[in-house]
Amino acid sequence: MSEPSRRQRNKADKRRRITDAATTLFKEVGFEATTTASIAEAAGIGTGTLYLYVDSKEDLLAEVFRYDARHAWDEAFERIDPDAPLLDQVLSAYLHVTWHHEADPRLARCYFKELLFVSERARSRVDEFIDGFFGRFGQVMEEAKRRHKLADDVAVEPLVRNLFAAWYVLMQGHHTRGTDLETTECRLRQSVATALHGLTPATASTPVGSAST
Amino acid sequence: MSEPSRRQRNKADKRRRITDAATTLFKEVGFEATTTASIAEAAGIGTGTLYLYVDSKEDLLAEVFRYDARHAWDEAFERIDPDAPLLDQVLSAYLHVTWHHEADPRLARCYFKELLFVSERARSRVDEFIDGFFGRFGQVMEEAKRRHKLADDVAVEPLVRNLFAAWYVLMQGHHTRGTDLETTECRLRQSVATALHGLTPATASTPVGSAST
Amino acid sequence: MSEPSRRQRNKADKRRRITDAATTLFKEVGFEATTTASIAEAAGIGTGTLYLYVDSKEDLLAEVFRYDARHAWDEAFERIDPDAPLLDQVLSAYLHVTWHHEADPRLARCYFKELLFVSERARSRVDEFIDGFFGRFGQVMEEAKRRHKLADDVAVEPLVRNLFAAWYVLMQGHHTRGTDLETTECRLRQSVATALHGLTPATASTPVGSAST
Amino acid sequence: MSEPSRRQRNKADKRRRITDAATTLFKEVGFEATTTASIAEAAGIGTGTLYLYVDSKEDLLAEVFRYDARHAWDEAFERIDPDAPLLDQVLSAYLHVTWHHEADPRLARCYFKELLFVSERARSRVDEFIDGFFGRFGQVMEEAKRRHKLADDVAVEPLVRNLFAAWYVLMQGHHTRGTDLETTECRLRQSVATALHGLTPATASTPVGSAST
DNA sequence: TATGAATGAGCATTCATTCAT
DNA sequence: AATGAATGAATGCTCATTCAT
Repeated sequence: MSEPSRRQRNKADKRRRITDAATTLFKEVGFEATTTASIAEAAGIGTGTLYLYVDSKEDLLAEVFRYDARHAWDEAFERIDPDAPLLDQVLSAYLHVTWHHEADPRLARCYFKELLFVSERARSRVDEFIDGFFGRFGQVMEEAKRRHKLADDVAVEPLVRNLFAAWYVLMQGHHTRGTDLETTECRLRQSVATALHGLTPATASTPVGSAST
Repeated sequence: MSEPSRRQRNKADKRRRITDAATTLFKEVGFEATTTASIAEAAGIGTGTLYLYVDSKEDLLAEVFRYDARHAWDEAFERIDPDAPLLDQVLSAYLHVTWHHEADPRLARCYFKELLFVSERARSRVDEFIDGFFGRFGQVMEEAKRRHKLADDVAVEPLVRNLFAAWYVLMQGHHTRGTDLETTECRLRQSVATALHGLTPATASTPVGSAST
Repeated sequence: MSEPSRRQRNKADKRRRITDAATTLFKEVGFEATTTASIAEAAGIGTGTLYLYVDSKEDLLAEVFRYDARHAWDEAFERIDPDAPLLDQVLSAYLHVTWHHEADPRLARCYFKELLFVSERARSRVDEFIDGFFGRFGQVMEEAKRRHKLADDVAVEPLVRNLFAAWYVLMQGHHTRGTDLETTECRLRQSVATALHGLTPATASTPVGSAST
Repeated sequence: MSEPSRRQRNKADKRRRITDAATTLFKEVGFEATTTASIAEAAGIGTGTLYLYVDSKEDLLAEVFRYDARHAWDEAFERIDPDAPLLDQVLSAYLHVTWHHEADPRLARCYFKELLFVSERARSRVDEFIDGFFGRFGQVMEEAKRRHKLADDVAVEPLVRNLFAAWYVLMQGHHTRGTDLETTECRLRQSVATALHGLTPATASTPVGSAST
């Protein structure tokens, strides 16, 4: 009797199938153009059933973002060379994620446009994710202190926030205002270098401002 | 011939009346709830006439923002103590504008929500404004170098961008995610201090967290 | 150049065409099943244009009702034999309208189901209509007094209201609960006879209770 | 074996708990805003279980109405002074129920809005109730005849229906169109007086408009 | 310049009800 | 008896913008 088992599998997978369907559709036709009905259909469930698993369409975007971003950032942190200068470590991570989003600019644009304004519940999940991300970056910083690549008296948390803010605003400009990738990357390097300038005893393996605007 | 002159005055005022009407309505009922028809009515013109003066409703928001922000930033720069440490100068300016937006959080939220996605033309005006603002802040930095309050080898442009990004992301959190003002201010002080840490020769003349208006 | 003239004619007729379209569609597919879009299409206008002329779909029903009912009641009053006993006059009118609604029970059901709960504005129009109707019936009563077919000391207004209430509740039962027409008519005769019993000096041309339940 | 007994008690109470929960919720948040799920939860049962006891949400309203109305009418009939003039008797009863519904106008509005359109089964219960009510009023009339307060040749049934219709339409106007209570009561007195005018041998023992509770 | 009538796309979401367990 | 996960139908209305006058 494969029927019941299939149903159970269906149920077990439902969340996943919804997220998968949403991811695909958001990528293919964009967030706004995707109807909740089409997501439900693609996930093989009823339109109402969708709302047993998510609060709203925006919720779903947050969910999709979390999977997507978690993946990208996991990779980014894995690829950090533990012995490299802090500047390179930071740049490498941010550039990795920058390039990751480059693969689907439309989706990235949605993140920047919609994610700030989703429902409480969805937002808290995103915030949670960002907190985790801040924590991981904080560890990199602490490790850098241990390696004497970062001055001991530097406040890690604000530094992490500043780096993120610099990257975030650049990404926003890139994905919503069309700043080209080259300029964006260049500014990112400058920003990171400047943010770390004077905080890293053995200065910058990469010369500050070597790329021009 | 008083008729024509009155007409001309009307015409001359029209732009202003439109912007005023929009500002009032945006403040009172919010951006989304304000209809272009109501703006036109409040400005004493026909619904179609509005579009002889503005490109779109979002344009109008950009216009309103420019007036509003220009005013706030002018004040902010005027109030900068030319002899104060750089940290205090920067903080004083950002805090001033932060508090300015506090007077109308709903409108501020609109800025953060809509302004990134307005039409090309409107965006360029906003960008223009921000560029001007960056320039002014750059001057403050250069002056600080002259005063030996900022290391000579610091890249001014990225520094200005970093500071702005830090403030911007905090504002975004405050106005879209409801981070409370106290936390926001606290983080702003930390961010600015960290961003300037190691760049100001005679370090931290003012202890972090005690900057005054 | 027939184009402009056609447009003008279109504009002049617009209200009428909307009401006509709505009437037809309400009759054919029922009130609920009729979409505003289909009404607009049938009227040859855009969906939004509809709302330049009516407040809501329910409004439209009220409008349709007014045309419909006015017609029916005009006929009913015209057909009243000025020399007949009051009982016969009243019965004749109510029966006429009863039969009129019989031609489109579905629409009649809508009236009874929706009309009580439409928007303020629409309701006031219906109320206005009913007031006019009460007034006309009042005249019939006053005339009856003059003809000595109704006792002088009878309060006309309450009598009119009572007769209407009796008819209305019977109609409601007929159209919403499926009471059959025969029973409904029979009860109407009894009700009217009873309501007038004792008020009409030269008693009832039609014997009270001659029809059985 | 206290378990089974408790269960039985639970079961015995279930209907009651459902009706109670529904009554409370209908009163608190209104009929439409009340979800069947919330009723089930308030009654301490599963969402599906509800449908083991009722046919539909509207059914439930009919049930609630029956409890509510039965109570009100029982009181109304109890309070009828057996020796009072018929006019006073009738008025006293209708006024009592009018005031009863005044305690919860929202619920009353639901009755008038929804009750006519409930399912066959529920409707028949309501009809049954109304029939019983008609019967009781019929007895009052017959008794009045015996007391010589009502002419012998009056058809009781139509009279009862007329009085009910007059009251019902007034209630409908009060609860759905917002006719104020004062006007409503005034018209009720006039309507009843007029309906009984000429049917009560010793006419108008109580002047119209001065009937007491 | 000014008008304002006309346009029309566009879809999330609820919730009463069912039925497999 | 009891459950509660699943269903899916079903549409009015707004309002920024245009363009014929």
